Amino acid sequence: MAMDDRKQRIMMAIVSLYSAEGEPVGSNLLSRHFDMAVSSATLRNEMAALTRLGLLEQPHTSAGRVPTTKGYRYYVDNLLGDPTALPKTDREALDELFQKLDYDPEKMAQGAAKVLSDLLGYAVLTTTPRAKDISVAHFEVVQVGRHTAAVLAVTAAGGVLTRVAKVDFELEDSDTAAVASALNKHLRFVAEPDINTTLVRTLVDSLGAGGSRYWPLLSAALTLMSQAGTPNLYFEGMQYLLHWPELETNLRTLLELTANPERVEGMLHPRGDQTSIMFGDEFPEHQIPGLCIISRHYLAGGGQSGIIAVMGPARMRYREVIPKLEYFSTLLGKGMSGVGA
Amino acid sequence: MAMDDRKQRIMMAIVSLYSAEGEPVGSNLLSRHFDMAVSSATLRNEMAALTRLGLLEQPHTSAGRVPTTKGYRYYVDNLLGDPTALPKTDREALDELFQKLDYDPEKMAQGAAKVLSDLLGYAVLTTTPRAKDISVAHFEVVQVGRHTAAVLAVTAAGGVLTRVAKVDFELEDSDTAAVASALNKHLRFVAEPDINTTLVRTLVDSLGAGGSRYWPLLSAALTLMSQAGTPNLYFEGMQYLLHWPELETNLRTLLELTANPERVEGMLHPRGDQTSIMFGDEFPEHQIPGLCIISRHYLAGGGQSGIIAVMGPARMRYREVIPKLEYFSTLLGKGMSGVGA
DNA sequence: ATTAGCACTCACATCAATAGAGTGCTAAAA
DNA sequence: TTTTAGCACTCTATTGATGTGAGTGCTAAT
Repeated sequence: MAMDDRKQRIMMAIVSLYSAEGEPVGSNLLSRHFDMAVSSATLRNEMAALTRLGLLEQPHTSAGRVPTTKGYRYYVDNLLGDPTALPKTDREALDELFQKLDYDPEKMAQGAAKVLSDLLGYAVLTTTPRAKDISVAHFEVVQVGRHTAAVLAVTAAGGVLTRVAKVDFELEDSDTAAVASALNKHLRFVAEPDINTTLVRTLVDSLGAGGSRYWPLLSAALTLMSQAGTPNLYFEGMQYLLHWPELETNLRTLLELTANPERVEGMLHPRGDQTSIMFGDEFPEHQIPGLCIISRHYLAGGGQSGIIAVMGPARMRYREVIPKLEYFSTLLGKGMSGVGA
Repeated sequence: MAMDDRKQRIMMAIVSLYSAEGEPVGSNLLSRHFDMAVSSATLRNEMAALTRLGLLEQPHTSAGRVPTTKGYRYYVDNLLGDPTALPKTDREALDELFQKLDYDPEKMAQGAAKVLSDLLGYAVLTTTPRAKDISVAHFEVVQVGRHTAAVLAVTAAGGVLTRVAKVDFELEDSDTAAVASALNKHLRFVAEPDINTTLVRTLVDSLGAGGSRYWPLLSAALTLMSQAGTPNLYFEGMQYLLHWPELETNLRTLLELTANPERVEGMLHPRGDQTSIMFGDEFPEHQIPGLCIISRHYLAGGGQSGIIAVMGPARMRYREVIPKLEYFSTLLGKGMSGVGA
């Protein structure tokens, strides 16, 4: 039994109606609200066939049909078609929202998540662009207090990470200068996995006899390097997930995910330049039925890339969300490349 | 009708039982679970009196009693007594948790919120210490890309704020040095309200004829100054608020509060060195019945102070939360003073 | 291949009856 | 005067019976 043209049209109609109403779609509603040129009895037969195919299911015997995850999967893979180009007015609106964001990659990523989530009415997740191999392009050491100094790392993407450390003696300008120069000499453009005890020893030794006094500052620099290789994750607009009753049951799981953003990141695997659509029960762990995550990479120049993702119910406004997400991801990419250029 | 000793004991027992069980307390349960040396009939009379006083209420006629907000208010103001000193083991546990936090004030504040919320099982909110009058102690300008530079502001509390800005020409070392020195000359220790057009003009002019070329960097510095005067707010452990059914109704409001943290800050007015306890329907706006917010200032040296607050149900484990909150706030204060010292 | 018709299933709302928890009041006891 | 036993009363929550309606699958006619 194949998916002939009519079955496809019916499938689309059911997804669309269920998205709009949020209630199981029966054969009558379907034939009324949607001119199928066939009777409700025929629709019933077709719907029974789609149920046998595993694309639809019934909450209970006397209820209408609801798309299964497999049904949504079929819908987004085969029926959704290519995303339409965004109309000029929408592009301009997004451009304007984007203009207001900060230049700094961290703040830009967070601001983008907030802005996009408010625009779409779904939760949005972003990560800052990182590359595992090249991380810190430049170090700087700035005295903050008598015994404390901030170590700054400028990432290849143009972001600035800071960490404050405290030493046991009174700092002078020559100290910070020495540390900064040592850091830039030995750790600039060093990939994180290449850090080993030999390198660290060389670093400490290069500061002369009293080199170990500076250890807190050096250690801060090493921490920053690992931070520079680990993307930060921002999650905004969670309150929008409350709108949908089908997510309410798993709200707790969702909130706990927010608290451990690393886990969320592990669940997202968009490939290359593609927009990936995943459903909540397609994940090996943390199955959250009814959830849909649309994610993609944005390219931030210098081979670095970050993730931007929309989280909402499976019955999402795909036709609106996907083009906007894609356009926004190009904006983000451009914005961040511009900073590092 | 005054609050004699027995009424007070009954009030305490009811708050305690209701906290533990989460269900209205009846006269039988009360006399059984709590040796009152009086019969349930006497308790009924007393409970009726407490109801007339507005300290208790009944969800419905045939239910037990539940403390009203006024009742909780009376409890925390008159019956809770001074917080007991924290046992040594608890202090050490908190010390250890605190040790692991970052030195940077922003990260310390956020980490403290997370750690404390996981410890207590309630949501925790922190702000970074700020003072309106003195804000930025030192500026630094670091080149990030060919056309971009990061402006750093070291706050009086020892925090580091950064902002990246882009100019129209290729930057050289002399540029960043000139801008940094101008910023430090004119904006160091300037209070935010004292910034006016005259000051800004002086700043631009001090950079010579082409001073306006640097405007994006100067503007970034001004933005940082306002940022340095505005505390950042961190809100962690929201998932814990789901445990309590009485908050579930207002979950939406709560989540929206998180999205606009400024509002939350407006709701907190702890005075001086006191621990303030406020209930959800004591706020003029955003009434959230059943909510309790325990907040206090922590003093971070240099006259700067931040807020740390615990949010949970009105039936909170006050005797545990308050000492831990207070101890943690002294830790935070010390930790942040140490940085700036 | 399609469709009208129909018996069937099942969730949901309504209603009545019941049990149980807790109260307030009265009158007796301390 | 204060406390307490006793009791009628109120109201919620639960249970079970009943009816309604939406939606289905199947059969037979088109």
